[in-house]
Amino acid sequence: MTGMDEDRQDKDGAAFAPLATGRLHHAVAQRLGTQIAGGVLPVGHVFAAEVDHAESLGVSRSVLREAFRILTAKGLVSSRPKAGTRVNERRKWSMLDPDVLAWQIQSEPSDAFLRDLFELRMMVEPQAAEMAAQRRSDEQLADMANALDAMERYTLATEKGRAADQRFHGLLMEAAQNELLYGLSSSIMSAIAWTTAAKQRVQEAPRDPMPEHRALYREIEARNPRQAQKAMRVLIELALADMEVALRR
Amino acid sequence: MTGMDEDRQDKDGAAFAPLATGRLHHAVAQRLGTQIAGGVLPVGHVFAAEVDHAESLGVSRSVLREAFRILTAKGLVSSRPKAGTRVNERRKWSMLDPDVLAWQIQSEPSDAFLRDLFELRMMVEPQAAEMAAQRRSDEQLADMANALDAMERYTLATEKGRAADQRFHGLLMEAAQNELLYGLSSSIMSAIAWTTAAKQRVQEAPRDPMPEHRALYREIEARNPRQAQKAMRVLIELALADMEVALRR
DNA sequence: GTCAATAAAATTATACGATATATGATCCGG
DNA sequence: CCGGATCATATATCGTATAATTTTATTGAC
Repeated sequence: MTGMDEDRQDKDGAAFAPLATGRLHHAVAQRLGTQIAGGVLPVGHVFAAEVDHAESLGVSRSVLREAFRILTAKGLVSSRPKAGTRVNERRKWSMLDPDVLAWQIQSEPSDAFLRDLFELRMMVEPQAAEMAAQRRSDEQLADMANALDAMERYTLATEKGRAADQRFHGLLMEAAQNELLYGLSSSIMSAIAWTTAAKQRVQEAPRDPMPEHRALYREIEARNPRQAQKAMRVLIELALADMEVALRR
Repeated sequence: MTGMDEDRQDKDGAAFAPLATGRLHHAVAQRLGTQIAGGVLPVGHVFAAEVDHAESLGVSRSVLREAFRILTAKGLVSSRPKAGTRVNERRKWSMLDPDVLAWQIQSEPSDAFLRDLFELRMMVEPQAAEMAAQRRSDEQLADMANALDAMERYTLATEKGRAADQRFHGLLMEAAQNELLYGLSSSIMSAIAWTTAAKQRVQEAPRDPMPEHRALYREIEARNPRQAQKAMRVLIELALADMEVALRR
């Protein structure tokens, strides 16, 4: 590369996170996206002109522009000649995009956001469990059992345990046989994964999540839609309670 | 611009849609996104190297790259040095992204997709109506009434009428007081708008959609959650029936 | 012959500079 | 005070050069 100093820093000399790994445009998009979703860059904020902004970030204009395209694709910003690039109103944000969800959760999510999130889960996932109980294949059931075993063996304190938890929920959504539902739920789950890790760090003795998971599994195994729905409802309520303890401790 | 022929065409001389209006990177993203969502470019497809691909599209490499960043942000493709840019498996697509939804609907949507879509609507929107009936403000109610009046006055055969229909549903979701729900429903509605226009073109005497809309409105006005939920259910069922008639005529 | 380390090649990733285009702002005449 | 022409400015697009990364091929040792 031509004239790029290895530790990117702005004109004032304030160095920022390395952005070392991965693609630069992705890192910049993530950086700006987090600031937008977290309210550091408020709605209506107009960014500096691309040339200046790129220089202050220590990246090329191409990289900044590609980052803006990513944010535009997620509805966070919009650009127009002469007017510049500005942060869109929340109404235009792709709220269900996995990144937009994750960026919001990372930055001290508001009570309203968490309320909305769990309200949506409560609207969708019990019905999804109902459908999974009706439509699941034996193979999916076996995979779910394996995921639960792994989850119990490694616990949510480990990365592998949390991965197993997500795999279980993913399999459940897959069993519901609805691609859109799967997309919705995987967005939500990947966002929630952030908080699950946080819960483990904060709580000294986190509640054992296995009972409600096993209960849900049994109803799906028994092809009992009504009870599967109720079991999922219980599971989400417990997850919400855990999160409230973890966040407002 | 330096050396750009006005009618973009590939090396074989096969001219394609002007892409005249709007931003070029957006047009290219839309073009490729439609082809991906429509299955013309199948999962696993590897695009030509950027330099060649850009030339064959008649755009600069920057434009093509920015288009790829948009598609990447929506999960449709992923790029790696040496390996190239390829179409992701459907599991990775952001199925609830408004564009991804619209691109799928534009290209002869599969029965499975429409089934999934209306199944999701049926899962979410009745509950949303229930919440709207509980939480709506008088002002929102008045706006909804205005939207319905406009919808009746202009009918769904006109652009203004369809806009009023979308406004009504948007207001309803807004009244439900859940930003995530609003995002979900506006994605779905904007995608469905495409088919609403198509229905009007195809059916010589489309069914009058006002009765079920008025019925839904009355229940929200009366703050009757249970009945609002049922009314929404009826509305969606009718919309589904209309669509089936329009598509499989 | 197999496998691991190494070298090579191809493609994206990044940087930089120049020009075109669109749009908001300004100025001016009525 | 308003409408239209003009201007200024930021994005949009183009083009080229170089760096970094990853796959693939090659080589060498055992």
